[in-house]
Amino acid sequence: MVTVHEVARVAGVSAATVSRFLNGTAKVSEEKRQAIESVIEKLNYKPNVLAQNLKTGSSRTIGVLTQSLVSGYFADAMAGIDEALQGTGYAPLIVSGHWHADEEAERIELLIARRVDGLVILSGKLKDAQILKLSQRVPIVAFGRDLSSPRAYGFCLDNYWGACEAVSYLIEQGHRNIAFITGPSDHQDALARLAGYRDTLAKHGIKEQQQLIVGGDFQESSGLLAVERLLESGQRFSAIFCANDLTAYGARLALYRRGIRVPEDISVIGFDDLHSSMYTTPPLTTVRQPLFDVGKCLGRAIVKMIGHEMLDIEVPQLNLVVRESVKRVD
Amino acid sequence: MVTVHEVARVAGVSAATVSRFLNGTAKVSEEKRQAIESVIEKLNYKPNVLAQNLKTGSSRTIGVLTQSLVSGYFADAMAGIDEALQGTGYAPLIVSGHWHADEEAERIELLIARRVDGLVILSGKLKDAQILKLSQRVPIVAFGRDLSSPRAYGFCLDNYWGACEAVSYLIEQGHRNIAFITGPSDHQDALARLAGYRDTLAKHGIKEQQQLIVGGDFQESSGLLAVERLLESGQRFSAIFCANDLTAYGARLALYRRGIRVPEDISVIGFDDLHSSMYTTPPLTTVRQPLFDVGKCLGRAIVKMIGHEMLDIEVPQLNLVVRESVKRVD
DNA sequence: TTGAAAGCGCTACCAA
DNA sequence: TTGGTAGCGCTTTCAA
Repeated sequence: MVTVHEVARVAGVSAATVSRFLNGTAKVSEEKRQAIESVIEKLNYKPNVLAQNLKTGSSRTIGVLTQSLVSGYFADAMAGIDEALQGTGYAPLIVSGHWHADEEAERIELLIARRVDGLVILSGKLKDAQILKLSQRVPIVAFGRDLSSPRAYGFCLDNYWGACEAVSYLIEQGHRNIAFITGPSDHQDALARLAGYRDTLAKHGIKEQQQLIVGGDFQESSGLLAVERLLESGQRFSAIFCANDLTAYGARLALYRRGIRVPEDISVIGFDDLHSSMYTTPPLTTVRQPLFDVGKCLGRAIVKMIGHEMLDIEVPQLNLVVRESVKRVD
Repeated sequence: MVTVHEVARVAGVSAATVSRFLNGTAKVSEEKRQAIESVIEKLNYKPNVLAQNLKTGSSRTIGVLTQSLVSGYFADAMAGIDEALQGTGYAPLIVSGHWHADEEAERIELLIARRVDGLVILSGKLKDAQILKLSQRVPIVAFGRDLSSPRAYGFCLDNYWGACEAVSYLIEQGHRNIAFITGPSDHQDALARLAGYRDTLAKHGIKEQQQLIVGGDFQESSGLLAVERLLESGQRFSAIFCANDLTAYGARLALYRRGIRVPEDISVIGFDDLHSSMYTTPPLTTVRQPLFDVGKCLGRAIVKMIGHEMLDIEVPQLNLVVRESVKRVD
């Protein structure tokens, strides 16, 4: 492996000058610049990032803590982060916490041991206090929590609002008996969606029916189970609001198995707008979470925070995307 | 940040001894061991990985080149790699080439500049020759190509065989007019699946109908379009073999739009077995690609290759998973 | 078993 | 504008 010194020697300059040329730290005379350039070319010299790291104390790496490597939801956000980091000289180091506080903490230690310059945290179970504490060691940008200290910034999407939109839409379409399949009860977003469901019902003077709210865990299987229970309970309902799209997929399958048509017999609405929701049968009406934009936002923010620049975040907004899984009833 | 020297000073030993203790490089007396341990504990000392890297010339990082950060297909493989790397001291550095040879080459340079100890390449458009060349600089394990030099190992799944299975199954179920929606024509796997389709038809004495083979690109939209063309062509067919699951989703939606039932009117079979294929309506019969296992295999292989150990790879096998999108006809 | 010392390849300071 | 030099924090000889 060729080093600065070798380049310097061949080009007849000092290593310091080569370094200066490389980093644009100071002016280098035209003559030497050319000499250096051609030697770098000839020797195919590539600076050793590891040595740069050691010297500068920075790894030019951003740690990204996700909760799942296989979830389309998080994948979108990661793609956004990746895009935002492109061309900044920072590379993302991705680890997964699997929705488990201990594992998250452990992975973050691993990230810090690798001297990441910043951390992006995607949801998870860590307490805000823990994150604040961590932020003393490394600047943090988080999604799914409200934080705004100088070294820890975080934002949420307005899940409550999104749920209100979904339920209002159902009501506008004439639905009165609306079932809700919840997400995990220890999940902030899931709770907000439930609250939105309840409040919107109340706002429209619709009495909430306890039996129409059934537990789920954001996975397809729970949607399937929930609908089966709903159906067996004998409750009447014309629409189901699913806490997320995955749940809606499961719900839809349960309905299909019983020969119940969507949306003719029962309407279904989801939350998230995963890619595949455009191609379900029927295409799913759902509340879109602009995760890719969220990722871009996070990526940009962490770079700015590292550079001690002002964070001018524009938090992306949710919006209802109407497709074909909801029917108007009277 | 506390350093070895500080630990050494407080513990009353030399830095070298601390290092030896940390790495188990040599015997350290019980007495000093305890002293060092307690000081490390007290000072909360964490070795600076960057410095270790510089010294040892290794970054304890594995570069992973994927083609898409949002594809469920690649995500599974990445999760497998992640699992295999767990506890080995190696962390994956993931970059995406977006199915573009130039971008792949560029990202790989970035990975090498960061001194990754090994490279895992997931498909892509790079030529085998390029990969072989690259492998002089860094050991490589690749998926989707057959390579077996000491520093570059690669394997494929038997897509041809998988396609034969799918088509044989359709034929067993009584189908004779089987349409095929292809993948991109410059994609190795897509070609193998097409060949499997053709050969299996031939093997059963079924004449291939040119009009039943329609172009696609592995995306949902192409499946949708393809079915529309198929339908408009007026050709008779009772089953569609889609080059991958995404295509099948699109095809299924096109059928749905026309009020054509699956599988009662037309059977559909896919390839890949993405997670969501279990929850489509009806659940999709498809050829399973065990991508998670592939990822585990790759992760283990690259670590072994770096350690100059024997690679004892057991290449995972495809298999047909029968669900509900194919009906028996007579 | 231990310590001293010499770097790994780079950047940044200081002096010229 | 340039070169010499001193480290960054660690590991690894070499001697003791």
